[in-house]
This record gives sequence, structure tokens and C-alpha cells, in this order.
Amino acid sequence: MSSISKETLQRLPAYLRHLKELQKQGVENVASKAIAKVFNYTSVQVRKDFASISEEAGKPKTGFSVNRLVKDIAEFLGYNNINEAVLVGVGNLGHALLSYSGFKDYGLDIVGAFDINPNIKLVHGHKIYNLSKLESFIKRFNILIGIIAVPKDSAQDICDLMIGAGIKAIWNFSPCNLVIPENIAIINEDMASSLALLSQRLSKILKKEKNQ
Amino acid sequence: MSSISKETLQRLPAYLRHLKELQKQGVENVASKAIAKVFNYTSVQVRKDFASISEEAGKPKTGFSVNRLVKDIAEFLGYNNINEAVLVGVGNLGHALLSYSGFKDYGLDIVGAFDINPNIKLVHGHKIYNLSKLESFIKRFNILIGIIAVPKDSAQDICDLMIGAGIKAIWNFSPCNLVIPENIAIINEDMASSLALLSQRLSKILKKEKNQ
DNA sequence: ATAATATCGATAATCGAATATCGATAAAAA
DNA sequence: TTTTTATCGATATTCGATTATCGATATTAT
Repeated sequence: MSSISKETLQRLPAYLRHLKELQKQGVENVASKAIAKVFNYTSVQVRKDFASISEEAGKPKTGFSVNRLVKDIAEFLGYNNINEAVLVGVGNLGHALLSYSGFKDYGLDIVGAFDINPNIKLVHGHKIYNLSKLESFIKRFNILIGIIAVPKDSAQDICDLMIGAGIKAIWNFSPCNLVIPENIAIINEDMASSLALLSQRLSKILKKEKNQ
Repeated sequence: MSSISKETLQRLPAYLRHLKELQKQGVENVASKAIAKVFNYTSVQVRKDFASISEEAGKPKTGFSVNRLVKDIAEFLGYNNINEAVLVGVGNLGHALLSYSGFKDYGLDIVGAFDINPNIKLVHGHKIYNLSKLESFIKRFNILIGIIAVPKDSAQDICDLMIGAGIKAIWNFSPCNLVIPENIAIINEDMASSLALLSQRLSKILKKEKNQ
């Protein structure tokens, strides 16, 4: 069935952002070519991406309905049915995550935040619970998503604790490789990996400029 | 020449982390199969990745020298010659980035932090400059990397300012699509994109469990 | 009404990355 | 010393994603 490619899936949120911007500007229709230009893709790719998530076809000479695309992408990404998540680790990064108001737009709601340090009480409207409450909280509210923002040395312990309590998907912000069973989803937010890519591209650009 | 694939490049930092861990444990040699198991790759992939960045071959029955791999990967990723960067936006996310001590290990040094709000003075040992100083700072110290951690509405302005001053690579943490000329490198740290992937994997897992 | 044009969808071709295969070889066991 | 075994590198294959091509069609212009 709806077997969408990983690559397409990852482009969708960016499309959506852009399309919402167009919507705000009152644009009603948009050609794949115009969108392709913004993102530096080919128009074929944009059309294929759209085709894989929307029933509505684009019209020759007119393009795609912006409203319809916004609706279909948001629907596909599940931005309408909110997922609840717990966050563990309310250090600098945890603070940043808790203060980010955009998650709800992406269908994510951090309903519980935990830290081993009981001094912290309230961060951006989120009450901070002691780590000892994590397990029962996850079980009681049947939470499926866990966000890890603790120092790397405790990340694996927190991960195990989460999985033991019933968490099925982990969003890991700690710079470490977590070992997990195979029926658990994980995304590592790996800054080192991004940075490697950026550095390489920078080198290429500098080399190019030199040779000109 | 050394045309390494994007995918390989992005796996390297994780390998390095793991290999350093092995090094700490006193492990001298490691088989590609053992590493593959940790990351859920095939051993062939691990070997190909290593082959693309190291001259040293692995030995049958023994595997690869951990020390040598650590040396070669770190060298390849440029973790020895540090890149200097400026950061703009010292809100919650900016705080988190400034407080992260790991960047230097990845060859990145945030040498200047800027904010439009002149009340902030010092964050984790970094003096915060007024945004008005950004351009001259970049020019004076010949900074090539700019980190954007401002609200999305001002991100494009900051981006333009950076590029105008000579920045060649942008690490964007704002949830928006920046428009840039083609001789500039950019990486978008797009949480919505990661989240989309995580949600999809979670759905798949839940569906699987239901059908069992 | 007819012709020109922009855009589409579907199919085919290309490209790049992951995986499988297999002969070679270093170390360990017999 | 000979055999077995774990592991490797190189090559071939498969797979998945991107890009190119082309005929069809809605709109606009003549």
C-alpha cells in the first residue's frame, strides 16, 4: 500500500511550510516548476512527491491547488491527530525543546517532562517531574514517544527505562548510539552528521572558488 | 578524486564515536561484522565505508585496527583543523548550542555569538555581541560558517546579512526555507522532517503489532 | 474556431547506493 | 605441515530514487 519513500517523506514538511506561506499570500494555484525552483529540485520530482500523497491531480497550464495540497500533506503527515510524548532531560537542550511552540503544529505534544534534578520546577509552562515518576507516567497515559535530551552517559539508561515502560518511538538528541530492540523506532538527531555534510560542502565551494 | 557518498559521510561520525568507545575499552582490532551489528548495517557496507576513507586494509581473521580507523576518520572529517563559526540568536536554542561543549571535538568553534537583544551579556563563557557588530566581525576574522538560531521571521534577513559579509556555509536551525545563492552551502536542521520519519516508523510498528 | 503554450501524468532511462557473491588470505586448529 | 575458519577486497547484482522523455490536455492568444 501507501509505500512512500523516505526521501519524499522528508521533503513533505518543507513543501508544507512553503505552501502555507503561499496560502497566506493568497496564491491559489502553483506549478510544480515554481516549487522546484524554490527548493532546487526538478519539477518532475515535485510532481512525483505530490502524486504520492494526494489523489488530486494537477491541471495543465494551472498547476496544483495550494489549499488542497496543504490539506493533503498535513493529513498525510498526521498533523491533525496529535501524538503525545515525554521528554527526559531538562538541561539547556531540554529547555529549548520545551520552549519551542511549533511541535503541536507537527502533531507532537510534550505532555510530561522529567529530570533527575528535582530543583527544577517549571519550564515554559511545563511542570518538571522527578525521573522516578517516568515509568508510571508512561504507563498511566500510554505514551508512545520518548524524547531523550540527557547527557550521553545516561542516555542508554533512560532509553531502556522508556522502552521498559512501553515507549515505542525514541527521538534521541544525545550524541550516542543507543542499542534498542528491533520493534522500536528511533531517530538520532545527530549534529555531528549534519556538520560533516556542511563541512564537506564548504570545502567543495572553497575549492571551486580557488580554481576560478 | 575522493568522491565519497553523502550517506557514507553521514555515517562516519557515528562510527567514530563507537570506535573511540572501543578504544577506551582497550579493544585493538574489530571486525566489520561486529560494527555492522551495532548499527544494524551489513558488514559489506561497513567495509565499503572504511575503504572509502582509509588506505589501510583490514586483515582477514583479525579485522581493522581501531586506532588506525579513529585516526583516519577524524582526519577525514577534518576534526583536527578547527573551523570558526558565528552564531546568531541567543534564545533558548542558542543557549543550548552555546552550552554544548562537544562542537570543538567536531572541528567547530563558535567564536562569536550575536543577538538583537543587548540585555544578554554572557552565556556559558561566550560574550554576546549586538547584532550590529555581526558584519564587521565576520569580515575582520574571516569567518566562513554561520549558525542561525533566530525566530523564523528574521532568519532570511540574518542569512542575507551573513552572506553579504562573507559567510560561505550556513547551519540553519530555524524552521524555514532560506533562499541562498548557489555558491553557498546550507544545512537545514529540520525537526519537522525528522519527526515525520519517526511518526511513520512508529505507525508501521503499531500496525505490525496489531496484526500479530 | 484554431493554434500556441504551459503544464501535467505516465513511462522509460539513468544514476547512485546497498547488498550479495566469491575467490583470496591471515590466523588458529588439527 | 595441513586443514579449517573468520574475515577481507573486488566485482557483480539488485534495488530505490532521480531525471528525462513524450504524448495528452487545459488555458490563453490569435
